[in-house]
Amino acid sequence: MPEGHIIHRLAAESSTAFGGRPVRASSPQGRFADGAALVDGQVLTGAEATGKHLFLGFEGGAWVHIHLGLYGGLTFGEGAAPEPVGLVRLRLANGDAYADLRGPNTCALITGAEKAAVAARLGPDPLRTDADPDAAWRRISGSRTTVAALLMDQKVLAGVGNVYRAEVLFRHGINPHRAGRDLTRAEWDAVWADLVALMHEGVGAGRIDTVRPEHTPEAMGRPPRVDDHGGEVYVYRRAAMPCLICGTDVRTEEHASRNLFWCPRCQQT
DNA sequence: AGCTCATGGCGAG
DNA sequence: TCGCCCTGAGCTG
Repeated sequence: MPEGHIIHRLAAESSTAFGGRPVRASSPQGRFADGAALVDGQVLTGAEATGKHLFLGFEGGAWVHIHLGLYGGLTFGEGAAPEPVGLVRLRLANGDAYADLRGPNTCALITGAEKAAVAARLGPDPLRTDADPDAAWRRISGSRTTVAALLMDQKVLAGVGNVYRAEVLFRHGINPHRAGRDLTRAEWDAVWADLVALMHEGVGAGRIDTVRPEHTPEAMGRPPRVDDHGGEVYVYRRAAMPCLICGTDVRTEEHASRNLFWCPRCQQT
């Protein structure tokens, strides 16, 4: 259940656990048996994230391209690897640590050129220092598509998912149904800067927290609450619950087959 | 045991 | 826009 912050975290964890040493690769489930066999025993030279794509590099020049999709997961453990639980597409292990990949959208062996092609069709990633926010602005300004859809489009912006979309629009008082062409340059600059900050915090915390200190239930004199997805947020999955700032019921609707959340009062325009 | 849902993305039409 | 792919958790009965 990952947005870009989790993928960047997994890249760092992969480097720490396996980088610079030979690693055993296997596919307990069997669906990646051929690919695992090709890199089995090779040195893992590095791990990289671009948007929601994870790339594991091996000494022979091959890359394992991983995309977790909606419910994939990559989990780490210490010591010798136990019997696999559930459907493990790929297991990495070196005796000191192991990692299990389950339910990915993509797990494939690719070349360096193919890796570059994947990155080339993505928009700028707020978590990468080489990101160019102007590239996103060129696709947003003048577009008749809604801001909600544009922020989720990985060709426009890489790594932002349904939670960051809902939260960043709330934090800037932007109605998700506005067209991209109605966004001002100043609004976009502020949204981008906020995504950079929020997503970096997300990498550190391993969860998405977007509520400013002055709006926490404690600060607002309201009863404490727990969001059921592991982070403190304003509107994501808070349909029909009171907005943390104005008390109006948070609204939800299906938008391009994803759940959209917003406050109709705080995000009027 | 059998739903339903999820922080994604692709290709067909 | 729709259907489909991937898996597990959290219900319901």
